[in-house]
Amino acid sequence: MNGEAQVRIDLSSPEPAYRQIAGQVRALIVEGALAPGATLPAVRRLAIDLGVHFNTVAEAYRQLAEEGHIDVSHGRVARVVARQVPPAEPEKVAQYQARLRNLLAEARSAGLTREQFRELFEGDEP
Amino acid sequence: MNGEAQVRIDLSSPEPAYRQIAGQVRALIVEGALAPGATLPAVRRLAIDLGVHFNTVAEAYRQLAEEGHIDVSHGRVARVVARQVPPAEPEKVAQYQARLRNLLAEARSAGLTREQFRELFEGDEP
Amino acid sequence: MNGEAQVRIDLSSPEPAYRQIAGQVRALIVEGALAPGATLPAVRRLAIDLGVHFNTVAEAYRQLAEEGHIDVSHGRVARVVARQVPPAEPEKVAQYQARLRNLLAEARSAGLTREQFRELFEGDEP
Amino acid sequence: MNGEAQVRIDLSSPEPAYRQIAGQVRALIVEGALAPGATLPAVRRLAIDLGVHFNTVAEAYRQLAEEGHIDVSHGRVARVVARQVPPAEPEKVAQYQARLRNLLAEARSAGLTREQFRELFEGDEP
DNA sequence: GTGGTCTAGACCACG
DNA sequence: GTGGTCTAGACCACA
Repeated sequence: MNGEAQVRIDLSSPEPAYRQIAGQVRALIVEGALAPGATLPAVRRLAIDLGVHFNTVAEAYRQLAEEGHIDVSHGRVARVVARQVPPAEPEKVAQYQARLRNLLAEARSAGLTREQFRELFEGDEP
Repeated sequence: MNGEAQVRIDLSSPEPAYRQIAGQVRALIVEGALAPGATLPAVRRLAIDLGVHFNTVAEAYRQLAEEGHIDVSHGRVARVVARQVPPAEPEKVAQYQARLRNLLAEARSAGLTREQFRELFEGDEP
Repeated sequence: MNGEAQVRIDLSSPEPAYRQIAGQVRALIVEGALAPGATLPAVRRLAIDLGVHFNTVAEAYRQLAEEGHIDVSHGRVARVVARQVPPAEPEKVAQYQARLRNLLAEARSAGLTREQFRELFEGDEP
Repeated sequence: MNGEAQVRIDLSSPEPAYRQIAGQVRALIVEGALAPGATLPAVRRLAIDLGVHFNTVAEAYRQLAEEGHIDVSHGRVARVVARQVPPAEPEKVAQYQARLRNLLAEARSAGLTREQFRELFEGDEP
């Protein structure tokens, strides 16, 4: 998976590394780039590739496992799981609306126009 | 500003409270809901309204002041500043693309469809 | 909470320490010994009391937080949350039946009679 | 023995596979479903039936042999042994009480009522 | 003050 | 080989 360097982290970001890793792997899964059954790199392997401690990667994998995205068990390689997403509760939707709105505001105060931001979204087809 | 409860925070979110506050106030400014010259609520007042420690609100205001969105130097009231937004550097744009992508992935894994997510964006006209 | 030493762990058990801690605190909550709103000991405090590293306690708290039993956020003390338990799915019930059956079998092979085991259950009224 | 699929394991459980297998076979022996002298399935056979590596089954058998429940010394087939159970030490009893209590707490936090849990126990007559 | 994150590395458990 | 757990302790973030 990461021979092509599909995961990149920024240690200077306020976002913790383990959550960046989880977020990017989650994105690959949700977008279908990592299909059900696909194997993930070993935690120690990916850790070396990313230049972090293996515990950091393990933490990311653990979070994905809790969400049901991947299956990790003792002694076995981590694998993507075929998962059915439950329908989103309205409460969740509102929460994401707030988060999207905040992200947009932050982007605009960093100099992006609303149009630029929309293009980021449109140009991101899976 | 907050008589109409335009700011709401979710303490159970992984996003720290002070950044939620800053993000939402920043959104109001960037969208024009808070015009240059407008006064912001007093730190202690907003803190009470939101049910957080006033240090938390102060931290949010401090960040907005650092970004140049508000001015807190004249006496006690914070005022919105007319600010020039510099054009976004390509590096910044890429960073926001990554963040948007992660947010979308998280939303989708929480049950939102891509279409639902887009609607969140479209339905958020300033 | 732990002035009365309500939590005890056995490091020689195959059960990891953090899961023992989580299990016992969960028991106190479910049984009502720790009511909603009650504060839990600070992770570093409980760690000292139990003779483990604070990371171990933090791991237990994190698990309880994920389950929705407690509320932990940055800078705040951990508190028990008023939680509504969703109805148990049949699949879950079967899983616990298997686990109970295994525990009983293990107990019997360790010398407990079936009757002794039942008394353990009956004598454990909250 | 396993033509009737009396043993089932759940790979997603935190309980390791080998211990699940040992636990369930032990249950069958203690409950009398597998009488002294009965033969157990070959390691490789059961491994195939359960979809696990045969080392996993071998580990389970090894543990049962160590406990004195089965005998693997005569040739290749494992046989159930007539065994004297020593009376349980009070320390052991307390240990099982703790484990039962934790299991109950976990079950209740998963949505089972205390009554449902008791029924699991009652409905499990050998 | 509180909890969160990360590194470092030992040692274990599992398959 | 794989992942899991724990310790040790630094340093950060938050209220």
